[in-house]
Amino acid sequence: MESLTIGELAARSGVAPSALRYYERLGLIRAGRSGGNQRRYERAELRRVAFIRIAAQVGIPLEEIKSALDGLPDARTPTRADWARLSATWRRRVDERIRLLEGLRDNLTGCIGCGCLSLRTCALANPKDIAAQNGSGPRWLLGDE
Amino acid sequence: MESLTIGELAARSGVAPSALRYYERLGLIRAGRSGGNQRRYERAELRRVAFIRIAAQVGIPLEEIKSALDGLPDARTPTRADWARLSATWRRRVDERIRLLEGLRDNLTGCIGCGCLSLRTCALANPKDIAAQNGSGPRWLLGDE
DNA sequence: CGGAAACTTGAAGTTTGGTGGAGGTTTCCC
DNA sequence: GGGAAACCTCCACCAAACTTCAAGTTTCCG
Repeated sequence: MESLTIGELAARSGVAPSALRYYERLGLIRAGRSGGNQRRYERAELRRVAFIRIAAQVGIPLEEIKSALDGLPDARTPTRADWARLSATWRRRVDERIRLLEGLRDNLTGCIGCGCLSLRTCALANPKDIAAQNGSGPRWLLGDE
Repeated sequence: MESLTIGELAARSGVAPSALRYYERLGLIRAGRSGGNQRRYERAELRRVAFIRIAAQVGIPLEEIKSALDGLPDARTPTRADWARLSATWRRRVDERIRLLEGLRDNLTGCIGCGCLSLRTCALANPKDIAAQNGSGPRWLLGDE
């Protein structure tokens, strides 16, 4: 088995054929064609699809995922090093999201629960007037120090 | 300042007034009314909004967030213990998402990058025929052991 | 007390991430 | 080589999560 049909890729990636066609229209994945114009996927596309699914599942929009994937080489099959580079450029972004979730998990009772969003006494929160300079929202959980 | 107007809550939470009205229609937050029928929010709503924003930002649908918030007491202002209980019930869910992101961060080069999605040799991956019994998708990153 | 800024409702519009069906073609297996 | 299963394109539709608009009301500051 050299290449995968759309049904095979769908079965292995857990992504519906319709979604795969949609991803292709957006330029997130690519497919060759059979003599009769049916899509044929290289095995390497499986990695791309897995990447897309996981990133999408944690709320990263497909356009941004596309930008990230655009960093992979166009001509050849991405190597481990290529994926490593992509991983590195996303590290900050992903770390940020992990911090967000850890905040949700660990500080819910501590920080949101204590009311520091509205009071100025919590050690974790900026005083309101300082935090306000950085825009609105739950600053400390969103990554300000 | 006893209660907040919708503009004030918007400024402090980083959520647009239109979104706050939308959340109210969905039953995620509640508001009192002024004599002239304008919304007035208790300070405790700020915590709910922060919770909603963070949860939504990591891809949890508003309906599920609503279910979680429905666990908070209706009659009185939620205490720290109430938030703790909510936090506990969400712990599994949030932990799962953190694992997903850590997988994206740490194992991108190791697991996706090594091609174990398509090959059977990676120690982290189930053999394909066993994984298939659990449905499709990148199983090990999605939480199977 | 006048007027600007902020608020009200309801309905319609937008963006994102897809799904479903019609009408036709290809592939694969016996 | 015949037929079922899988594929093709195009287009319409869907749901979630909001935003925008219109027409009118309230609040607050000087």
